[in-house]
Amino acid sequence: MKTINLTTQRQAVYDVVREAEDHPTAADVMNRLVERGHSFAYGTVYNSLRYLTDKEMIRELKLGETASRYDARTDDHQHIVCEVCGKVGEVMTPMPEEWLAKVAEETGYEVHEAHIVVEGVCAECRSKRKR
Amino acid sequence: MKTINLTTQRQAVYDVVREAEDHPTAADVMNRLVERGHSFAYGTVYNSLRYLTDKEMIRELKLGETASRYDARTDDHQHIVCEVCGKVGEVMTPMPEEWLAKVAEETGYEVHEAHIVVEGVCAECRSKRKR
DNA sequence: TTTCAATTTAGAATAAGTATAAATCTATTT
DNA sequence: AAATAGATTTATACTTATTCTAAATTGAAA
Ligand SMILES: [Mn+2]
Ligand SMILES: [Mn+2]
Ligand SMILES: [Zn+2]
Ligand SMILES: [Zn+2]
Repeated sequence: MKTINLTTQRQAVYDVVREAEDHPTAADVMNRLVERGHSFAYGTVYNSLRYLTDKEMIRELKLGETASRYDARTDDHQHIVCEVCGKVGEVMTPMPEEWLAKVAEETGYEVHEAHIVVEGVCAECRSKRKR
Repeated sequence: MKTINLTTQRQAVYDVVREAEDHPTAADVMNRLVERGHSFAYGTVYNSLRYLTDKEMIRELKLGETASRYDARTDDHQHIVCEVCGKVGEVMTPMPEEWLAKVAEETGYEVHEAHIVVEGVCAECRSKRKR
């Protein structure tokens, strides 16, 4: 079944994620909904995020922080997190297919996908650190 | 200060992690301690795991599940998780340096390290699936 | 309209982990 | 040996993120 039922609340949640520049958490989404004059139940926001994730309209990101983040970009890409300020950037450079092939060979697993979280220091934090 | 103070409880926690074959969670560690006749406070197990991690005697793994796992292998490697049975395998094939360099160039971040979680289906689950 | 399934709501429940303050252990000084 | 002081452990309370539950609401179809 690929029919998608976008209720008012699901559409509003989707809009927030789609218009975000920063991979918001569920709590971020909640706050932005309130800013836009909505007041949905907490559970509804979680349900909507899950629904949209299931329908592959958004992606859920586990970046090793306590809370999941959400991303309206569903094309294949990875993420990089600043160890200083926590900013999350996009990594579009594709993972070499050959690495995945080697991993499949090494482990005997049938490999489906890789989630990569790169850690480092962003340009701003680096220049602040300099002085 | 690199002095390491291994109390009874820290040593016992370390032993459990070192002798485990399966990247145990804190709860797993707790259970195995009880099996070995120990009965430490829950907080002590968490404190010990954190202490050992800080001293780099073990590593904490965030594999996108709800609970962290712990690994006595501290050499550079990655992990692969079976989507069916949840088994966690080691990935020793190193990520090409050149990929990390490209990511640094693309993002402007100073890249420190990459945490990779590969998802797929392990050999056993694949053969079970066949019939 | 009536009906029925899907959805939303408010709030309780759960899971993992952290914080706190008192008790205990351990090493050092007297 | 006794006293002191710092580190550690313990029991328990707390926090945070998320899921569950049961009742109320919505909205499409009959
Ligand atoms: Mn992204
Ligand atoms: Mn490992
Ligand atoms: Zn930064
Ligand atoms: Zn498996």
